Amino acid sequence: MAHDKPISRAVIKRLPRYYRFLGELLKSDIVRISSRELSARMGLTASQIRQDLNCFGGFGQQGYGYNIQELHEEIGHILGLDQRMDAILIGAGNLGRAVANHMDFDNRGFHLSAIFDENPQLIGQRIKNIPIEHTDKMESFCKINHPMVAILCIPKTATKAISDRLIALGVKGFWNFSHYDLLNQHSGIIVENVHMSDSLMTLSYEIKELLKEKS
Amino acid sequence: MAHDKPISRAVIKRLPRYYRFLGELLKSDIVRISSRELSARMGLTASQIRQDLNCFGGFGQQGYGYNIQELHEEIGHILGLDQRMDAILIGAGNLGRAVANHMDFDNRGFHLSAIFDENPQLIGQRIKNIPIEHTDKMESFCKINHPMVAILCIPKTATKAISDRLIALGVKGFWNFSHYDLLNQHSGIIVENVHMSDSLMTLSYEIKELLKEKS
DNA sequence: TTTTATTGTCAACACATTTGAAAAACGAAC
DNA sequence: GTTCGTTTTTCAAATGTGTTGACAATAAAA
Repeated sequence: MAHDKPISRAVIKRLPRYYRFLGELLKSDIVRISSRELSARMGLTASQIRQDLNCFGGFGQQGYGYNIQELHEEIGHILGLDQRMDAILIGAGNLGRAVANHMDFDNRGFHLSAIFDENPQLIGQRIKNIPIEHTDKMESFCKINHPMVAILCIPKTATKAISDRLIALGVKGFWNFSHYDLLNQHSGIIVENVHMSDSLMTLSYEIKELLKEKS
Repeated sequence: MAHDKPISRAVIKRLPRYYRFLGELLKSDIVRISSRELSARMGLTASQIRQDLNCFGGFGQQGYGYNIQELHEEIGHILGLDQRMDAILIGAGNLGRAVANHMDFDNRGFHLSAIFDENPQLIGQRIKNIPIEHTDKMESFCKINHPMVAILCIPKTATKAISDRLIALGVKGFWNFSHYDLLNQHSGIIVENVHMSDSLMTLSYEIKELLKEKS
């Protein structure tokens, strides 16, 4: 059932979206769904769905389709959402607070266990009942708790130094919202750069093109 | 100089990153850069950079490289960052406030001109000196100001209804942070879904894989 | 004028997506 | 209970797209 072929990055990037749609379907009373039906709802081709899901072994049944609950659980498992890795947040400004409050870490495979900031005024405040500590405390915290992931909501000038400290402390993954490009050049370190700005610029380009077409 | 070949989406997605790196280089005293040098800094191949930039015409010079300032400006222009399209924000909760405060709209081709929310307690408060108005006022505002883009930081249950209203009012682009998948099925409408959750799940998968390799 | 550096471009390659044919499972009819 | 047609997956092959490597052309430097 579990194939050993390396799964392409393109497929992995689509899995969360499948997971989301299947989660919605779970709330309805529909039990099964065909690739064709799902493709119509998601706006992609049925063959792509079939091929994607097949990378992980056949969850579907001919003449029946896919069982929604089973498929949802299986994708969740593939993504590792059923694990519970400790994550820490660095930077409790506007963005950090929004991320901490807005994201459902516990249903995404993570548990937010500490928050750090450099601003003395913020120390002691609580977000989601987690106290904000000074970044000086990062070392002592990590040596005891060994968080796997750090969420970086800090200015780009601070990013390099902070990430180096955290790598030395055994942090393996970064969810990076800062405008600094963390390259995953260190082997054994995973970086997911978010870069909302880039997404906004892409939108700018596309709207410009749209208006150009019309004229 | 301006080729008419359709530019692939993959190239467009890379442009903001080039723009960012070139912006950093501008601050140094370096005037020119070769594709090889830039590729080393950005962690990709030199030939990809040359091919990407060539889509828009030859900005480089053999034996010299690329002039950083010229290239930076040119990419900014291609992305449309020198335009100033009106954008409105819907939803002034945690996330909406963070987006409004954190993003540098004016250097990304947009101008944030109004903020709407349904929560009566927020009405009248100001973010970046823009007053929060009730969503009831969207219609009258749009009929006068014709904003081109809407930024959606609202619950997924509200997304469909709000976006339909805005499309009817002439909004052409959506920067969608809600967990609802806006498909750009309406022709003439551009949607950029952000989905931070998806990015977090991808990170979860990759860390899981990393840990698996080691064992 | 020669040498060196570096682009622009094209062809080969790798990767991703789509198509098509075959096999499997379901459900209805007998 | 068996058969048959339909649905739908699975697997393999073909197409399409994106990336990389090689090299001729060209500009700068010496």
